[in-house]
Amino acid sequence: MGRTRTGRPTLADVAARAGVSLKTASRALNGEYGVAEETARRVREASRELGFRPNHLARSLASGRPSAAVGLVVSSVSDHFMAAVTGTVERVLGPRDLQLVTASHGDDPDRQRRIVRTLVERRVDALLLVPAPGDASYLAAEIEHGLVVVALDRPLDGVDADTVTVDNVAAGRTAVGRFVGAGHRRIAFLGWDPALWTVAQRHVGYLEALDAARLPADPDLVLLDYALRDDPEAAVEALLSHPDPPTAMLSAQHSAGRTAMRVIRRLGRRLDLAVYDDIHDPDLLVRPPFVLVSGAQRLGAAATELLLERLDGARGPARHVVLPPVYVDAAAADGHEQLVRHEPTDHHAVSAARAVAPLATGPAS
Amino acid sequence: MGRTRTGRPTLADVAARAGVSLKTASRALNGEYGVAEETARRVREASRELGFRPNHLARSLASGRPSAAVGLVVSSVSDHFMAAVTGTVERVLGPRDLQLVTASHGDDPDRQRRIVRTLVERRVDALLLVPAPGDASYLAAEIEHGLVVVALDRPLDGVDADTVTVDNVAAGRTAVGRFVGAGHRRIAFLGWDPALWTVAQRHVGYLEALDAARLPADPDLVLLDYALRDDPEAAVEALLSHPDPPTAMLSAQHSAGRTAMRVIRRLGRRLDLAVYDDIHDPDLLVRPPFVLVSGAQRLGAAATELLLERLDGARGPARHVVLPPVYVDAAAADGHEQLVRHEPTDHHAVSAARAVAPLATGPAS
DNA sequence: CTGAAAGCGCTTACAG
DNA sequence: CTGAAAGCGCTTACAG
Repeated sequence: MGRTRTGRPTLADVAARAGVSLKTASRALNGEYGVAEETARRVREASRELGFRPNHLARSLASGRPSAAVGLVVSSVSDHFMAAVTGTVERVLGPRDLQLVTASHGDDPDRQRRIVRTLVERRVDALLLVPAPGDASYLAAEIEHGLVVVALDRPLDGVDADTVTVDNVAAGRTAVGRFVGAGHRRIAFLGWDPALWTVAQRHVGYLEALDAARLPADPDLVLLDYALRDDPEAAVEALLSHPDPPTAMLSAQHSAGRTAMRVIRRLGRRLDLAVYDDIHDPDLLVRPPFVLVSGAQRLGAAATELLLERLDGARGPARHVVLPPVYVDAAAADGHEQLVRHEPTDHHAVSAARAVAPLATGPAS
Repeated sequence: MGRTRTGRPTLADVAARAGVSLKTASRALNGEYGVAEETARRVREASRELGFRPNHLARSLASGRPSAAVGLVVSSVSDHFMAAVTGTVERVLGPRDLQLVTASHGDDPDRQRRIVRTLVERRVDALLLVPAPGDASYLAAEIEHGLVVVALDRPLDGVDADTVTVDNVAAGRTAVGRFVGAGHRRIAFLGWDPALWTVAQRHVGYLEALDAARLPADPDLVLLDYALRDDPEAAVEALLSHPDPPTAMLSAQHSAGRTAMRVIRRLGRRLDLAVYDDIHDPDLLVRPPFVLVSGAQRLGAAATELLLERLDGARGPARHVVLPPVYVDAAAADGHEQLVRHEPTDHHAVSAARAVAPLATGPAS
């Protein structure tokens, strides 16, 4: 049989079976003009009988058309935030028939570089990137060769590509501002990894808000150290054992919020807590009145839109979209999980609507 | 310039620049034997200067080697369970340098069929599938043509492919059995979509356990209807308003558990609840003593192992791995989230260890 | 309406 | 150690 090495029939096999030339078979199957209906029918039948599946790789090689694949490179595909991003990206990409190739770099710049290389060799048309920390200037050469790159959630170091981020300074500032407004004066900040841009930005906002409120920035109330990852619960517990303990806490990083909640609960403390993105069903938690700052869906959608515009040929300088943070009061969201899980695309309306939601109940003392 | 249409330099460009033949350039860059070191050096330099990236598509076309890509087709990539599966699959695939192409069918059989077709045309070597409901016999032709297919979490209708599932009948049976052991006699069952295999299986287990305990199977205590999705909270509330209300509840489906918790909390009821897979941080919830049946990581890992074996040439009849369910007591998991999120690979040890964990506290009345 | 030729970017035999 | 030829599965011009 004229089967290819991979065991699949080729267009040549179909053509032979239908008794036509290669080109006619190609035309018939691609629905091009200029094929007699009877001929086309014979070709389609041969194709069906053989179980023919056009080789998309060969096709794009021959035609020079783009591969219609987009790479999505994130820190971890299993992370809830990233999963939400992925879902949105897929949905926006869907109508365009673009395939999604995913890979996780685990915040390791070297792994990111290797992933980018692999995806480029596979000739993805575009890369959607939640950048690992560190220099990514090697992307410049790829962009010059036509690769579309859009960064998401964090800026891109060393290249000027399109980015979509959230104003995390404002996110930190507002959370603290609301705590202050509720009467808190001792506000803690939690973040294991200050190398993460989002954490660093939220910390800046935290400091700005304290300063604006003329509150002292007590370093004892700030946990911002990679090393703490070893025993985070002990670190949080130590912080809470401060002689003048915090009455509110801002948790700026994935998992830090959960750790904080566990410790707070175990010690039987009553703190107001603000967390970011990674908390599920906050209204069902032991201590509901959290602030939630979320944005996976908005970020994913906005970044994918930029990407599609570039694929459609948009030129011009890199665009940097900064989205306002969204605040969701977990207590207010009771029975309305969609507020947490599905932020509307019209983020301005949302942030305006939710920004006035009541927050903390004031110091527990 | 000798650039390709896509704006990228080709191997021919590199060869020309290095002043060698195409074949020598190929050999040098692929690290094959029989190239003078000086020649190889010149080629590598030319490659670097040009920013050459070998076209993997052309390479696998020419060499006839597999494309080194695996398709992961799930109901929804943003779903927590699926995200956990994806993460595990990626991790197991990683060392083999297999790329992951993901797509969601949303439990729509037609979409699944279209996705499979697209992935086949892209010549993925294998498909990891969380099957949508309905017939999938069309996969037989692809399998015959060399596609490796492994189903995951649900069986595959119409084809005999490798599958990895959890014994959901046992999962339903055991949850109910434990409720019964704790003194419950009125036990409710929740599941919106009986077309989902996992839900149907858990329902079977539920009925078996009631029967074994000689408890009547009261249809009033079973919510198993697609239509209820419209207003699930009202449906759950109605169930709880039964004159002889349930004291325990088994929630067999994604999101049903959350809904149940919301309603239970809103009504101020005290029910023991068993949920599956989709609950985060159960130890932090208002009413901690849940049973949790989980398995994303085990399922993903086991399925990927089967897939790799097939890619390595394993022949023989389809294998059907059925994993025992894992029970995690949320109260017992307090401070030990890994019990919930990372089930060990040695599931036998786990299920044995956790099966004896204390469950419910008995009827609240 | 149909087809023979050349080529996409690479590799596999086969020679030297 | 190096290279010219043929081919992977398809498409794009170019002819009839």
